[in-house]
Amino acid sequence: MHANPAERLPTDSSRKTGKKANAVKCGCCGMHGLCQIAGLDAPSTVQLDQIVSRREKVATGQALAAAGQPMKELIAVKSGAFVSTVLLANGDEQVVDFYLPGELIGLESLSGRRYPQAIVALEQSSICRFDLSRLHLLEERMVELQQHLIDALSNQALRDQWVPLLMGAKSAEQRIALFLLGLSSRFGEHQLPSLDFRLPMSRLHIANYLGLAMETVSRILKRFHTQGVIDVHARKIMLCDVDELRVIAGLAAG
Amino acid sequence: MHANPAERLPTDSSRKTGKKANAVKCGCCGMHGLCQIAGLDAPSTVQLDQIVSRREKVATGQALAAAGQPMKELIAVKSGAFVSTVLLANGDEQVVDFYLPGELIGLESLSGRRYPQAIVALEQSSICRFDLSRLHLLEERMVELQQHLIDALSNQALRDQWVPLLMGAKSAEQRIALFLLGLSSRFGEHQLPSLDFRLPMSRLHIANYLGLAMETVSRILKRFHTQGVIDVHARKIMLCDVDELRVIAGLAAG
DNA sequence: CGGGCTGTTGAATACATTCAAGCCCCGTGG
DNA sequence: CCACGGGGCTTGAATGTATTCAACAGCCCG
Repeated sequence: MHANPAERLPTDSSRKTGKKANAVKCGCCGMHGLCQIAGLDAPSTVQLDQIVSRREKVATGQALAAAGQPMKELIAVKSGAFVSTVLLANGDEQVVDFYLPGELIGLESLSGRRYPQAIVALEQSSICRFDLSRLHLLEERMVELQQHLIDALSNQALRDQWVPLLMGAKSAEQRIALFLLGLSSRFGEHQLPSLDFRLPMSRLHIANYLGLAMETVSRILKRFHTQGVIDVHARKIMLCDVDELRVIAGLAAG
Repeated sequence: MHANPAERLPTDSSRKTGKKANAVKCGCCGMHGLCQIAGLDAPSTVQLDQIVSRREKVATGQALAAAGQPMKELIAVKSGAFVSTVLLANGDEQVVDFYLPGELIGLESLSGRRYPQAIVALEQSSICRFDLSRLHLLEERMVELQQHLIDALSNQALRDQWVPLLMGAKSAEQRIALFLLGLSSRFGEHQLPSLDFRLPMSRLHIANYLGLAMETVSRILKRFHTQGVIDVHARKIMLCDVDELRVIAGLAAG
């Protein structure tokens, strides 16, 4: 095949970090379609680098965007993970979403307005940026480009339909089971190991996201472990009995 | 201005039903942009009715789509309301989303795949259908059409960011406050009364959606009422003290 | 007027939270 | 190399909140 432009010059970081776990190939990245158009099919007068950035390194805790700032670029997570939060009245932060490798950040800002949320790297990560303000350089392929954006947005809408399920869960067990299955499914969508992975986020993040106490998350993970449903050591998780997990989650077989 | 094609021939239903509360004008409808292109700017060879259906009446309890069926049309709610649910393993249904006047149904199915959910009218409603399979008839305006779709999807993604906030809420009070504010905001977005409206859904629907017991919803609504924050009689709701509601919800002032 | 559905109210129970203490892992510095 | 310290995580008992179960009230519609 052919390499994505953003892949041609791998950053030194790939050598430095001994374990480059959970990095998606370009072919599995949510931005792949857009990159193909920008990289392969664009008129030769267009410099690729004008539109798609190289794979960039982002340090743990570093923010991608300050809260509320308009974002004029689409960001693809290549490795690592991000969390987005909003600030509540009491000063606490509410976790709103997680972004895993292969997923896109900034889709909801295509309409112009932007929700005031901060997006921060949960671990050493790398990203590619797609400059939306220079989309006009590709206007000859605009219909295809838009179709890719529509697909990406639509896919995200589909993925977001897990969330109301989570909200409707009446027990903490059900919530956590659903959360784990959701993570697994999202990893799998981008060809990453879906049964044996590392949680990119802390128990506190999970608890905050799910509306539970951190202690509850801890207790229930342990309960699942002793029941043999999962195998958990610190942030390493293995889903041993997905079917049982689905039962706990209240999902129909599938 | 000019009337949307779907508005030119109001259905008899508009006369029959004495109270046609909560009907959105076409100008306030999420499908307005698409209709404009289809209705006004399309080449004269295109029959409008080939793409946009007239305002259709839907009876309470009637399903728009069976669960899991692919939907090849976009539906705009003109009046009334809909609920979408998924079937859980134990046979219960989980409420996933509500659709209010002016909002679009089916955006997430643009990517082809479709989540197995049933969409049912909560009350006497009316809708317009936009036939996506005939989009090619408008190919001359494809870029604009797609831009409208992108905007609609993006707006929905923005709106869906309320949901994780709801999920993160730790008390039932906070959840219900957020739920009411969310409803209010969504009514307001389409120029419907946002402080004094009728709940389209039952307490059971609300409870199911929020992951609470129906009794809890009932109790807390009453609590808000006696506190003077809201005024509730059956399904009629008036938000008396939005600021206080925002405080209860834990939202920053805004 | 009766029946069924939706919503309310009251006590007992179950569940998650809270608070507090302690553990474990890992990086830092002596 | 080991001691120290801090953050993330676990564990335990007491509290509080939401659920459950059951009975009843209100209302719409036939």
